Amino acid sequence: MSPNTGVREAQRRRTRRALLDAALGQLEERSLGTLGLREVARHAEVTPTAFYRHFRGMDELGTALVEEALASLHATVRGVLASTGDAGRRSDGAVQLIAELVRSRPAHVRFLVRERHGGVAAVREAIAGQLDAFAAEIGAVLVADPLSAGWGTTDVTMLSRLLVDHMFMTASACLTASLRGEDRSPVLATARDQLRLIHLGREHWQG
Amino acid sequence: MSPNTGVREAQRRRTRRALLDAALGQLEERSLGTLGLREVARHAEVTPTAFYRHFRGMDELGTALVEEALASLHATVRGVLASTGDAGRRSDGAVQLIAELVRSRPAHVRFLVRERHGGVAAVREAIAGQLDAFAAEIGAVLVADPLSAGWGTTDVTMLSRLLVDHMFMTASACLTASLRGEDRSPVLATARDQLRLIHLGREHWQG
DNA sequence: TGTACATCAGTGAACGCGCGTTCACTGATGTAC
DNA sequence: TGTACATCAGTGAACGCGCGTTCACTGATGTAC
Repeated sequence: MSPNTGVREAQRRRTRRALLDAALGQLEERSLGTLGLREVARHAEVTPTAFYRHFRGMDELGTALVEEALASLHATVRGVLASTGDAGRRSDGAVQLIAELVRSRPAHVRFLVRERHGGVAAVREAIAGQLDAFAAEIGAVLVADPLSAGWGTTDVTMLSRLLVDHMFMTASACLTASLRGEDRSPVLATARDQLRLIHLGREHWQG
Repeated sequence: MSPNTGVREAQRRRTRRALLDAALGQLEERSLGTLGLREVARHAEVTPTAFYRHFRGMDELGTALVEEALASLHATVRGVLASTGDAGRRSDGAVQLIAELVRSRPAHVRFLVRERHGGVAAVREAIAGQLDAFAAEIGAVLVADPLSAGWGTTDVTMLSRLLVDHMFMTASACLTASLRGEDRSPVLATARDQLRLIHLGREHWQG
């Protein structure tokens, strides 16, 4: 390897990143379906033609964004699952981790919330598939918990999905507060209480 | 009034309806932001120019759709609030009403679910405002319930929002099942159980 | 190290197309007498 | 009832514009000898 080896590759990666970031930037206010190839290229400061060196079209860029966004979400879900303590502590921890995700990757989170029910089928399905996987993962942890003695798989699925959906609700509420420049703490307090109430329900389920 | 009075007005209303229905039809698969004025006019079988006799532009048509969709949602919320019985019965009733709404007005429901976090700010805010109103309405009913003795306003709000969001979750899951041609009953059973679990949590909150 | 050639990320011009919006119009409906 | 005029929902042609996509190209980077 000469000292220059990889200069071309590094430049290529930089342009690709510029395209993804340009798209994410625009997606703060709009949805993927309304985003144009030329528009993304313009904000990334490359010609429209250069776009094709990286993606077949906007759909492929959208799919790439889904993968990025879900990778950061996956880390958060893992973190939530790894948290320990009583129901109150776990609720606090889960909400805290989501708040951190929203702070560190607001554009990714907004993208997921918006496109989860959005107008691009391929993206919608990619997100739905990953959320199913997360629910299954949460389900496995729930089953291992002694609190779930006597729970059927239907019950476990029911609760897993509720928790995943609540995660999205929390992220969305958190984003809205940030966007308006409001204090996020009441939003987080509400989310914590909701999780605690759900855990109370869990303790008394079929009990 | 001559026998012909209102012919013009009736025709006008028919065209307006055709435009709204054409838009709703397209919105099954796409989001509001990607919908073009000419496209809507084409599906409504009028010239693009005729569109302007009814709406200033696509944003105004979007706002009109929000009003229509929220009117049907409002009726459902009222129905849910009016339902009586124990927690189990109320949960069943609430889920049943949502299922009926999805069956009778699938396009309206899909529109609300999609645009709630969608790319058109005016529409997003109109929906958010109405959901706040629904949450307040639910909160008023909760406060009147003897089960809520000792609940603070924060607690009531927390639960109201959880219930409103769950309503959306249920509607969305129901739509997806219908779209795929699957049986909706497992989805409805899950939603019922989730509501029951939430009500269990409610009974033991701060208890 | 130096040279000659290959690769390939990004350029810039060009294309055809559907878009939103405007304009003067048409002709059925409505109204005044 | 009949007539003469006003209203106005919908028409059809025209416009300038940004879009996605194509093409032959440039020149820095990489490679073989």
